[in-house]
Amino acid sequence: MSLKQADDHTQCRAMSDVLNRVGDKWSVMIVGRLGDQTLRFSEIRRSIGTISQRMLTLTLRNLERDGLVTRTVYPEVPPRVEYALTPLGQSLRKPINALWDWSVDHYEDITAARADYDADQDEAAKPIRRPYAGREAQG
Amino acid sequence: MSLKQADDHTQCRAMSDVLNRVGDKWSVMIVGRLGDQTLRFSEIRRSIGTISQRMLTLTLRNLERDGLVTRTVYPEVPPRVEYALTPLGQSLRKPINALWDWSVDHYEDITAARADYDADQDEAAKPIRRPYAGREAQG
DNA sequence: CAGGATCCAAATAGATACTG
DNA sequence: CAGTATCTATTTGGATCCTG
Repeated sequence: MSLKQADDHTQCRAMSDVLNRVGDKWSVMIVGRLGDQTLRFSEIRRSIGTISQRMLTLTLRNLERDGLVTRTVYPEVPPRVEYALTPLGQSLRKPINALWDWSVDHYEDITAARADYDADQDEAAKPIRRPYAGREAQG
Repeated sequence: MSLKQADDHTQCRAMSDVLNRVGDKWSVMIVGRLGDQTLRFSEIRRSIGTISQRMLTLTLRNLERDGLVTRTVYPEVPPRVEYALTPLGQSLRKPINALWDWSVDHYEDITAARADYDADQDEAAKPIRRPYAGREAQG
């Protein structure tokens, strides 16, 4: 049976499961970097710049486990390992790009909203400052 | 200047910032539950079922800060607080739904890939089992 | 009812050192 | 080069108790 006819609860499981992958810190970036090319471990690492080698390994393993990337080991010295998106990984690029576009289109709205919110918070957090300045000067 | 002409690095900041919100455990679920309705705190909580009141509060605060939901307090006893999506929050539903659809469409592929991967791992982790059974019986 | 405050457990991320 | 192993710091999530 297809999930499309499944109940809401089951669909939610699917969604949150996918979000666990897509929503982690590096997966989307790696999928974006791979695009339709094949890249080596160190190429991915350099193209991202700030990812630790441990996190890159973990993230690639998870993507591989979920069937989104292939990992090809060439038995050479020094070793060479190449990563590429599977067709399934490719198909994820479209909804990810939709989210990417939304981010770019609305990011300024978000930062503006945050600035407003934080300004209000700061205002509310201020010590009460009444227009009265005689008491302690006299005491 | 629009972010659309910004460099890749700046766009990445926007994207990962958005993913930090969208990718957390509850935000997408809340946005989905709100849809185009207005809901009270306890209604959201019940409709999700398993979220703790602390996480619901925190998530709603973050969504409010980012300008995605409005929070309306009615000065009554007992208190009533209503939440609804802003236009910005509404606009997020579309890319989120795209991702939702992808999840539903490909979730079985993912679970199958995981099963394969895990089976291979188990296989590799097994103690070596050669088709040879004479040595220790004779020694 | 809505949510603030606290404490605790678990997941996640980074730095570092080592290896085939 | 492409990892693995280990240790630690930070983040996150949940349980519980308390309040206007």
